[in-house]
Amino acid sequence: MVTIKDIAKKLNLGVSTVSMALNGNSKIKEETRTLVLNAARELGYVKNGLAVDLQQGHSKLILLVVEDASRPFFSKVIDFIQRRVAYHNFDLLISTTYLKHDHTAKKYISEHRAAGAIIYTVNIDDDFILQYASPDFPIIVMGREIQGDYVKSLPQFNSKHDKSCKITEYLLQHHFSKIAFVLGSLDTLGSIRRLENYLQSLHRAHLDIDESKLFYAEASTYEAGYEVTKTMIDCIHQGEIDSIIYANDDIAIGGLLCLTDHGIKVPDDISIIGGTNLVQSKFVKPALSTLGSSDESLSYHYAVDYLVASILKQDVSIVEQEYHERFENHKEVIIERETVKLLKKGE
Amino acid sequence: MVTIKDIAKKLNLGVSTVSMALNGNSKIKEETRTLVLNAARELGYVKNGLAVDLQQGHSKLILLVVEDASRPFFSKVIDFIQRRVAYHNFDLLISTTYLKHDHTAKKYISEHRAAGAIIYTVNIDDDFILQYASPDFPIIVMGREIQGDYVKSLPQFNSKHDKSCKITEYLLQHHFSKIAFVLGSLDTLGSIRRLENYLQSLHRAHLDIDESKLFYAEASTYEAGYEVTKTMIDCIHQGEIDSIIYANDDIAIGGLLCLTDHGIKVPDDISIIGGTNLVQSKFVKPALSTLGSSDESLSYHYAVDYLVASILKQDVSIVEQEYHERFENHKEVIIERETVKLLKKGE
DNA sequence: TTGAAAGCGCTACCAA
DNA sequence: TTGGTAGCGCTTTCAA
Repeated sequence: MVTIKDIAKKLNLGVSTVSMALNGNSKIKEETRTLVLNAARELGYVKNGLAVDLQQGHSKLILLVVEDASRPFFSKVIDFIQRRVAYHNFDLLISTTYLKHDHTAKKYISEHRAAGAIIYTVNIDDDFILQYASPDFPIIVMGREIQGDYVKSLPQFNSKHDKSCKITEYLLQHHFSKIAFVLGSLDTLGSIRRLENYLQSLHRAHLDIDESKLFYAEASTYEAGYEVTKTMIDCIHQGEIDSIIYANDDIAIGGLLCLTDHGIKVPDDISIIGGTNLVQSKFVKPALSTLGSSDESLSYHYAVDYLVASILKQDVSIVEQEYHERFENHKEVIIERETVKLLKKGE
Repeated sequence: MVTIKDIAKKLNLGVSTVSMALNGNSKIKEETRTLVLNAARELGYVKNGLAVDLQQGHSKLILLVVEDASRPFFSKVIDFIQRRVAYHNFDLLISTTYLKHDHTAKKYISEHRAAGAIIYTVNIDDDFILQYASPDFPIIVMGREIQGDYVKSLPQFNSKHDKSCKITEYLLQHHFSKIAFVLGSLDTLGSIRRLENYLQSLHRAHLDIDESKLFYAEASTYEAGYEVTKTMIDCIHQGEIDSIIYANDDIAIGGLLCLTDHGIKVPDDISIIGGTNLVQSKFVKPALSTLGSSDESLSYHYAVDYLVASILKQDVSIVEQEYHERFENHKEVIIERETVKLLKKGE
């Protein structure tokens, strides 16, 4: 391995001179700089980034830990976060905890091999996060709530303002009354919020809450959506259910296929609606009606900005303030496509 | 930041003792070990992984660089590689070069912040790879061919044995004659191989090669597949095309939707076939016929095993030998689903 | 069983 | 403009 020492020796220069030359320090004569650069090329020198970070005492690496890169939902997450991180001139590396492969993620968090992390998976538990979050290593958690120093949970969205989307109301308005709800395996904030909304809305509409209309998918995947929907086929045939709310689009797409496979026509026989707008959702037949956001990048930008500010030991309240308004104005919106049967007035 | 020095000072021990205790070295009395462990906990010590790697002179990190995590195809790639890397007790971190965000990937490669890399994107060019591949940093390239020291291109599969799948033959056998071919934007080995097969097969069948039946998708995404297919609608209506081969499933799925949107029935009006079996492909309607592999994990395992051997400076020919047979036996297989109209004999 | 010291490759301070 | 040197946090001889 070639180091600056080797270059220094070859050129009869000091290591500090070489270092400065390599980094384009203006104190170094242009002439020697060229000399150093040439020697570096000749010797095949490559900078050792580890040594740099160690000496500087900090890195610019943000670690993003997601559940499962093969789940379409996370593709979107990665995309938004990736761009925002680049905007701050930080680096982003991704680790997945699919099938409990948490070794790398845990190692990089517990050994402070990054400047901070964004965690969007349930496979890294609360205790672990609480233990390792520190001023030197702030952590942002998405999709669930954790209370602790140096840990920030996102998004809280409008939980207290109750502006959250009335997906159940929407179905109620369109004269559905036998509404089933399918929860994804991950108890993420979004799913929970939607479930609460479901329960409350039924209650307000003076409809009984029927536990037999609550279903649980094993995971938030197409396959799990397909499987859980299989168990609903009988109820549907017996007319016990006239519509289904899926907590997210991943399971909704699987469910849609299952229904089709069993000869159940969507939306004629039953209406369904998803929960997190995915690119894929408009590519299924019939196109999936679902829930979108008026400002999709919002919470991801907030997460990154907040993390970067924490890493830089800046005042995070400035970030909070900046996003306050955007959060106030944020709305979840129904994306009407083809899986909900809209009755005309009076029909 | 708490370091072993702080622990040593607090306990009136030497740093080396603390280091050894922390690492469970048997030379250290169990008593002092407990002492050290407790002090570490109290002080909130966390190991600095960078310092460890710097001192050891090597890391166990493999960097996987992919084009675009939101492309379903790569979900599969990540999955296979992830598992194999874990099997070797190495760490895997992923970087995406979506929208030319190559900064992180290039930094981690050029500054040797990992032990080696697997590159599956066209956004890191040949020169760059050739420049930084070295005994200290072996690189595996997938999906395209690069010649150079310390760079290994995968998979070559059976290119010379010509066992590669006869997808065109398959269509020909089923009495299609006006076959269009849609190339993905990425000139990956797979697409090229399939295109070559297309050209050769037509030639062997004494059919003219009609350049107006060759189409190019802007990218390998659903959207691009949709767009390119739009430009084919007229030809289809005029009966100039009776079937389409898409180089991969991503564009095929987009294309399928486009056809449906334009009132063209698949497979009644036209037959289509994809190129890389995706989970999603069986979830579209009609389910996409496509190309699968008799041993899907093959090239990914090979890539990882080869890279690990290179990093460990072991003899890679052992790995090569190990996989030789598997490659010999490997076949691409047609997965018959619902998008190709199979005529009965004599029909 | 413990500890002093060297050194991984680099940057930055302070002299020269 | 340059260079000697200290030191980032850690591991690992080699002595004690």
